[in-house]
Amino acid sequence: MLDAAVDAFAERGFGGTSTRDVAVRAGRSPAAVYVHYDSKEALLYAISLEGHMAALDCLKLAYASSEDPAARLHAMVFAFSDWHMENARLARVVQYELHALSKVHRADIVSLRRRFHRVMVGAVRDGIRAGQFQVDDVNGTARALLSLCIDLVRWFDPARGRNSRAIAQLNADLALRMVGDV
Amino acid sequence: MLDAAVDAFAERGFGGTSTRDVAVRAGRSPAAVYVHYDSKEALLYAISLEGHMAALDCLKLAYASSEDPAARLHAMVFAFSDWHMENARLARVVQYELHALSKVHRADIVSLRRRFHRVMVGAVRDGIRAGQFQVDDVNGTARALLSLCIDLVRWFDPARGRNSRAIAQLNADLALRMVGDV
DNA sequence: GATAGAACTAAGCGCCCGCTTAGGTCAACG
DNA sequence: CGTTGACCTAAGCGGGCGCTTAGTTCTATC
Repeated sequence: MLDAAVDAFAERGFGGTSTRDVAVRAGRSPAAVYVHYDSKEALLYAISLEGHMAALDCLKLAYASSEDPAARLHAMVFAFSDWHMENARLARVVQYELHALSKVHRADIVSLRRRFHRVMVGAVRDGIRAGQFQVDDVNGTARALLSLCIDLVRWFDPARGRNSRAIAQLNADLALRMVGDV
Repeated sequence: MLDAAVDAFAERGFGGTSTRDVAVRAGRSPAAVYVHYDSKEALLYAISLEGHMAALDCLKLAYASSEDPAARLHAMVFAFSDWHMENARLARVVQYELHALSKVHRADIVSLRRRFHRVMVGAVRDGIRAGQFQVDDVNGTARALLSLCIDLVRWFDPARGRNSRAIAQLNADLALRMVGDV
């Protein structure tokens, strides 16, 4: 059911998807959606929450993968880029359908999203402290690094068979340049 | 009418907007939409076409603003970033609602979008030829430079009063680092 | 003042929307 | 074997959807 909804929301957007679409994709009757979720919006929230947790785990894992600031940042941008391509449909829902959540649910998710930023800011500061990075605007640079990864969901299509490893590698290399790695 | 539709589509997405929403925002009756446009999708196409032309003009103008490759790239990323913030609602429709267009209309727009990429690739090649930039993957780097600007529409909110000049300036500075400007 | 044409609306058609209700099916358990 | 409870569906309610039609209002031109 969740999988079916992810596919539908990613393809047509939340507003453009009917609960009947989701049910058909899941091979169930229209009413089956409401056995598991109180509303269409609750279904989106469940997807968004799961997706954000998975993406955050991915980023934190990469942060912990190395002690060297440059290797660490490289790993983070590589992993986060890769995640957005390997989970393209889920990632698209996560990144594009925030506005469709209720106020309460959106506030929950937004507070989760601040953690992405904080982790990335931490990685940049590590490099500055070690004298390896040269960055004036830490917050802005962290935002730009995340942008580089997140924007992949706008155009990357797994079906087109592009080399996702090469793209993630390029993004990671560019990231090191962006922080003035020496 | 176009303005009203831009606002509505940017706020709720194409699928989540009804033609009645648009009409109310324009201060007209629901039928008035169909006096000017054949269908809801035709309305989106008109917006998308106008938006893409404006954005492309902005990028080309910046390209022509200087002969020096570094100054040129800096101007392009600054202008393109600035455009996405100054025209945040239009830009959001331009970047996020491609999938809602009919096949024929989408093909039109996609061919327009390839020009963005070509202009950016040209700017990067200029710098390589002049010995100022050090870039391995020209296409990938051009894509990343555009990503940096385009992803602004995902989170930038004019109402929040952030300093759009400073953000555009940062993006432009980061762009020069990304191409290994020496 | 008469006329043409563009801009607009009131009303509504047929369809699909989110969601509810009442009831059916079936494995697990005493 | 009877009961429970989780899972599911057929049917449908009230309402909003994209879009059409028939007719009105306004403005420019002679």
